[in-house]
Amino acid sequence: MKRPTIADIAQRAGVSKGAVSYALNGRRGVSDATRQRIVAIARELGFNPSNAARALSGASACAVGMTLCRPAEILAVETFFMRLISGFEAELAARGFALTIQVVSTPADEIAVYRRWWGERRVDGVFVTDLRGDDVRIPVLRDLRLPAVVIGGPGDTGPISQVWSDDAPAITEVVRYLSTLGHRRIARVGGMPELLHTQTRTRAFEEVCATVGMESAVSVFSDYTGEGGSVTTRRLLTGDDRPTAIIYDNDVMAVAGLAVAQELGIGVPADLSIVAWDDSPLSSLVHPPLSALRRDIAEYGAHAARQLLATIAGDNVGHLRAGAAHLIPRGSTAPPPAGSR
Amino acid sequence: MKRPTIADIAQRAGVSKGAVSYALNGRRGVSDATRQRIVAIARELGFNPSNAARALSGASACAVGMTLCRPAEILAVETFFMRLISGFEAELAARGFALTIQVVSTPADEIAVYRRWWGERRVDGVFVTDLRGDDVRIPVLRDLRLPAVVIGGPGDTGPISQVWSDDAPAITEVVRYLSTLGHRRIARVGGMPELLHTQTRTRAFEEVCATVGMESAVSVFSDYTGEGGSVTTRRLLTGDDRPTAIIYDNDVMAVAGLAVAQELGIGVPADLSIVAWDDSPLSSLVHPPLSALRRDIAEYGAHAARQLLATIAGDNVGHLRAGAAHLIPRGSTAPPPAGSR
DNA sequence: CGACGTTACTGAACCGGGTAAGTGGCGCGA
DNA sequence: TCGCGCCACTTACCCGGTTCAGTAACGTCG
Repeated sequence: MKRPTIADIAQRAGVSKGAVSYALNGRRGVSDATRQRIVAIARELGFNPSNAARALSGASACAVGMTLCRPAEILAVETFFMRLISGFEAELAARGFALTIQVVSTPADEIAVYRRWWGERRVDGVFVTDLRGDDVRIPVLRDLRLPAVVIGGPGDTGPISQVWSDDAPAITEVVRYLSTLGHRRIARVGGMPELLHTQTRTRAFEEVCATVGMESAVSVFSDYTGEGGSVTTRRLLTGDDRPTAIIYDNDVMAVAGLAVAQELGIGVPADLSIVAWDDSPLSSLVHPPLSALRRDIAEYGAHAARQLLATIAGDNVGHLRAGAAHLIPRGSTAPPPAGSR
Repeated sequence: MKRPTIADIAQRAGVSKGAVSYALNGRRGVSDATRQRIVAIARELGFNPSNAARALSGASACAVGMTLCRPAEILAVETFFMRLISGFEAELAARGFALTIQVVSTPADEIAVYRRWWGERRVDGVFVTDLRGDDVRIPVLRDLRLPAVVIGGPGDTGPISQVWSDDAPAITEVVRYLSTLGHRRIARVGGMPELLHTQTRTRAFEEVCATVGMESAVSVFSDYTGEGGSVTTRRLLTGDDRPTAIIYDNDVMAVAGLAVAQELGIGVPADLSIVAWDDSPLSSLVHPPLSALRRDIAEYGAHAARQLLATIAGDNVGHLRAGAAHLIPRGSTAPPPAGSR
């Protein structure tokens, strides 16, 4: 089956290539009768304009890219990215944009991918995740003038648009909730400390814990993996001055923490309360179901896609603050055991 | 920053465009000295050939596609696809191929996406998952002559290559294992019954259960979601003639099943044994850790990527049978309670 | 010494769209 | 009736690579 080209249509319709191009792109310069005839022939032949040819003459590749900078085993369980991608899709598909993804292992590789994509004109723009302090990717994207949207923040991204949700109110809500239940010694298992949103959460956690007068409030850092969550939790639960509640920065570590508690014979929620950041089906699947911070990640992705498409179109879009996460209390949180109050 | 083109290099080197093309593609027709000069200039300018221009004159778009035909909430927890993608990447990246993905909701949409991609020359080939009996996508791909590799099988895909692992030995291994432990009444919670691999598993399950003389062995079907797994498990555990072991077709349903058992006060593994198909970090995260069927999905993806690249290169590749899954026994399987033997 | 082959290039066509500039023909107003 | 403007096209060139058909220079061998 030969791919129909604009020339095939022109020949069939008895007009020139240019007329076909005008007709199919809804531009003036062809009569309605001719336009309809051309459109009908195009449909009959199942014509789709070659993306390559279009990208070559026009500007747009009609594609955007995202790199995934996580080891494979974390991508396997981290549901965040898949949900983000689901969120992108509706927006992108509606405008005929494709999503190109590439797994990389370091920020340096990520930069190399951006450079290559830009050189190859493979994408019109990129989504950037996992913003770090003083992020080396930002100046590169700016120099390349590659449209980009940073998912996460707030941080210094210069002219590059950010889509972010403020994590501070969410963690404040959780700590106040635990405090009201009577907890006085709580801990938090965070993600990689170099990530900006980890730092935001840590700062907010410390502030609110001081405000409500927690006896002890420690943040320890792990790597978002189940294994990391297990090790860290085991250390917290077997150490002196065991906390009565733990907040985890993702659902995988929270589930791992729950399993460790059960293994150690520590009852959840009787002896230990657990809160997971980023509610996912996983959180409500385990027993007891985990109290979790929910935000609409797909919606977050949809926002980001709209921002990126607008940036590509040349609009000067600002930052966008998406809805904050809020607590969904389930069976993993309760007042601390009597002796601990 | 202007993208350097082959003409820029030609001008700098004082040669023609053609010479640059020959030099950079390692073809005869330029002296070694000239070639080295051209390559040096290209590197200095940070040259990447425009993918669009290349796709337009040559044939290859240097991209392959995959559609994801699952609702967003399942994609969020189904780790299979992310691990498959991780497996693709090493192979694709090494050859400079990009992966384009699109979320669709029906097989009809999926076909439309294939047609569009083909028409737009956006991809050189596609990965096809979730093979069904008498699959409508197969004839379309054949008519379009769009290179494809089916991930899964075995089924009738005509000339289209399949990468598959035989599920029959795996389920046989599990049933024999449970039988040896003393189980006589087992159940299986399958995935969507229209999927070919679900049918394969069902047939093999029935056969081996008959062979080892199970008293009762029922397959019920669900939808891979946690919710589906919960509902189905609750029905199995509260009905007459409760099974002493359940095999789940994915990890999400297995974890959901475990939570239902715990909620009902049915001890795992004391009163109920659970086996999950597709081991994932999730399986070992919960308590007790789940006995699971492991296969190397990333490796599976790598195989598929190699097959697809070979198909695109014009090689006539046959089907490829990847390694079968095998059982990793963990804490969720044990002999049935005494009264049930 | 001249025919021939090889090497190292050049020039131009080509892929398939987009688009600026040009061209008839027609209607309309002065 | 002439001139102007507009409509509905056509022509031609552009994008940035690839590739094929030349071609000049050089070596080789009978």
